Amino acid sequence: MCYDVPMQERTMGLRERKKQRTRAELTEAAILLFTDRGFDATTIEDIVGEVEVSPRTFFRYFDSKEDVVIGFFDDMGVELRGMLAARPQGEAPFTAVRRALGALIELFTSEPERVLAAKRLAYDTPAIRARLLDKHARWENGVTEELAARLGVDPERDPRPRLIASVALAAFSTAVSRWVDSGGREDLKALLNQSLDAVGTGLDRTPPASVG
Amino acid sequence: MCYDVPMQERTMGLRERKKQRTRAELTEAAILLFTDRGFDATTIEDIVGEVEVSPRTFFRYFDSKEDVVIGFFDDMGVELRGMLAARPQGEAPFTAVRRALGALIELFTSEPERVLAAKRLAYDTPAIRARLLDKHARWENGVTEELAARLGVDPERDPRPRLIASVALAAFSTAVSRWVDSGGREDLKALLNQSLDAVGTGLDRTPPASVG
DNA sequence: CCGTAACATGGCAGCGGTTGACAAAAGGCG
DNA sequence: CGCCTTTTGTCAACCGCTGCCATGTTACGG
Repeated sequence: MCYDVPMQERTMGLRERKKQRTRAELTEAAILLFTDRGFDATTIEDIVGEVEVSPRTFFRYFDSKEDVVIGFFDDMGVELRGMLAARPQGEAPFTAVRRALGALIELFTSEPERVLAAKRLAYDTPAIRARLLDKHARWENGVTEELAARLGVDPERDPRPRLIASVALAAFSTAVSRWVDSGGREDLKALLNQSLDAVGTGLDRTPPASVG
Repeated sequence: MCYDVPMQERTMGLRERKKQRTRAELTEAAILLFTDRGFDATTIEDIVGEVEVSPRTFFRYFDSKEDVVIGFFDDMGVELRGMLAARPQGEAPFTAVRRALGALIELFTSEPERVLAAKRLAYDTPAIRARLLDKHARWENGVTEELAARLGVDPERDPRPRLIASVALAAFSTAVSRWVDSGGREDLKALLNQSLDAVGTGLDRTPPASVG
């Protein structure tokens, strides 16, 4: 985690500004090196060499080498859950999740470069992929709990919350995959709607999707 | 990986037998220690100490510390894909996957202790959980490709194969989670059917599942 | 302006996982 | 028994990561 909330106060002291700068420089250098010569082939020394900072300092900013890449996705889980909690009570659960996913879409598309770089790294780096999947699983747990609360059931005994959560996120995942494959050119929101529609109406009844 | 297919020939020489024995002893010792004192608190030296083997040898049998736990799940991916390929062409895709998942069920329930131990370790060990999720993702890719072939479409352009795969596996996952939570006592096949039914017919229409 | 407290950094030493290289032992076989 | 192949042990090294302590830098009250 390395909780370093930027403290959006004005008059943010020199100290704070310096820290943010270092962190930004480290991330940039790291991602550059990673995408250039590969994650595994890049050592911590390589990274800190670019920023002229000690290796020890690197680990004061990031819990691990992977964190540089995936730290970006940290807040999204709470964001998603928050959005879900904000949906009106009467809404059908799957629909509520669908609406909540809109928030994630916005976060993804607000910094496409960042997301695309991370996903691309995930593609051929097991360590990154694993971390991302784990994050994804956490989101699912959050959504599951929220849905359980909303339905007033125990998520350990009633399968529906987890089921809805995992299916909705699977649809999300699928949409994002396709978005990444398109290099970020296609409309993520449209892709997501397409996936969710297919899932929401029963899979063997999925109409031939118009894709081409 | 560390492909060590046991070579089911009879007259398997002493050499081969010894290897299998060492491997078995290592896995047993490792899992015991892991579940006892925790994965991170267990060092490679601890493990090899029990079996009286050098640390170097450990890494000749397993690619990593995690592999001792998850190596067991290695073949399941190909198994699943094979089962799917064997389904008749006319079958609706989601239904075909459902049938194929039966094979996994059998593997899971054939050695429940092993699976339960692995899942329990995954629960509180990020490293293991990550590896398992990655394996799961690979299964999904396999199913996706197979479905795409079966539908005669390009999985990069048509979302349906991936969607069906991820949703079906999400249902599988949910069922397994519940099975693990029950300590392996509930009927995994029934749980799976329940999940798949709910998913196959559209989620907001899911009837209040009878659980209690 | 200064002194001090609070905090950020650097350096170091160390642990543990992982790998390569080479030499020693042990099984397979004539 | 000897030779060949495979497996094992030893050793050295790299790298990610952490704790500890010293040093430097910023914040702040007098």
